[in-house]
Amino acid sequence: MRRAPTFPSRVDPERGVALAELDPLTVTKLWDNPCWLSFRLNFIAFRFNDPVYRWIETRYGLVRPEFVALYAVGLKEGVAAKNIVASSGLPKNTLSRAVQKLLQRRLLKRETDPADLRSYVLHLTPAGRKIFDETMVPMVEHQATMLAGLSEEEQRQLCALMDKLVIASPTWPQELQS
Amino acid sequence: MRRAPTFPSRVDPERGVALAELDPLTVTKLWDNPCWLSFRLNFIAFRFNDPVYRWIETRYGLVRPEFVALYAVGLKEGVAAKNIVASSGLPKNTLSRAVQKLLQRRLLKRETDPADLRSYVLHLTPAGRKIFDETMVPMVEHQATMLAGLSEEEQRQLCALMDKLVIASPTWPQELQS
DNA sequence: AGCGTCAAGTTCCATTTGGAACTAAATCGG
DNA sequence: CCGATTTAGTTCCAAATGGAACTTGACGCT
Repeated sequence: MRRAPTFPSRVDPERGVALAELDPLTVTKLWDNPCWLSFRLNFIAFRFNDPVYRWIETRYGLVRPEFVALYAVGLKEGVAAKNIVASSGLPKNTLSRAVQKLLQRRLLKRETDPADLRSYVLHLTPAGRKIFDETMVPMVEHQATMLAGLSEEEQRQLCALMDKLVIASPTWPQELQS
Repeated sequence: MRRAPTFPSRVDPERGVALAELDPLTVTKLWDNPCWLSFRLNFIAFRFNDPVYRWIETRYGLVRPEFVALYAVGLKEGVAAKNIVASSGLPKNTLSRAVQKLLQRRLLKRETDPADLRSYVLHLTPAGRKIFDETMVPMVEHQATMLAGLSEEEQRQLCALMDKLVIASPTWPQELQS
């Protein structure tokens, strides 16, 4: 019987087979760790991010902050660098450089926001849009691969649970006390 | 009605209140993004990691790779640097430096592994154990805060679903094709 | 045993990162 | 409206990062 999630169970013996390829310390971090949530989040996110960013860098020569910016503009044309900063957690000088590089490479264009002359509005060029579209395909495929072990119903549940967490996130502290 | 998780629904109007504090681009990334899984994972993980690492750095002067190493040894005494590398995704030279720093600060001690003279076995000193123990408290609290919006049953579900993903992870590709 | 390959950890050094100071524009308060 | 404060984005530079080469030991294979 599974313990409450705040006290994750030790790994069941029959799991051993599937886990043969994980480092023993990884197994401990995943199943014998009071902070199970963060480690599992980081683990799964890493297994998504790492292949994706390596693929994009080798294929397009875009490093991570550059792709973060490109992807953000692709999702929502007309955003400003400040939005990408707020939504990515990257420092603003790193994003400033990423945007410069993308402008140089003519993957992005920008014009000053008439409503706020300090700010620039960003758009993809056709070349930028092409990369965005091409990139989306393997990303969505990789996501599907990762979710393939869950049933439709389970995928829906996972989506809903993460939804709830995200909705609640504005109430979480930004700083730890004490 | 919620769409299938592989096609995440646009944000419902009534969510607007709770979402007031999220940047509009963040909202797009979360709810109008074919790669909903990775963005939600990264978002929630960031909201855990960022306060924790900042707290640890200001309180103990340990930077991220140093704390990764300390935490790993705290969870499982006797691991080697290679295990921390495998379980964290950090490059091995970064971890080598982190371990050096922790040895200097007498938070870690190490002895050569009699079974493999290339390798070292790591242990926490009492000072290192003290930091580990002290750190665990706010980390677990922060996790509890983040999960507080879910019922016991939902927490159990989330734990189980992430379990399934992690178990399946050895079958996921390490490289993207094409 | 002896040689070639591989693995753990370290060192080197060019590149990236990110805090802090800066510029210019917006917004707030009276 | 006029100074004081905030905000968007850039620049500067010390520090961190990470690929690649290196050292030393392990593990084939014949």
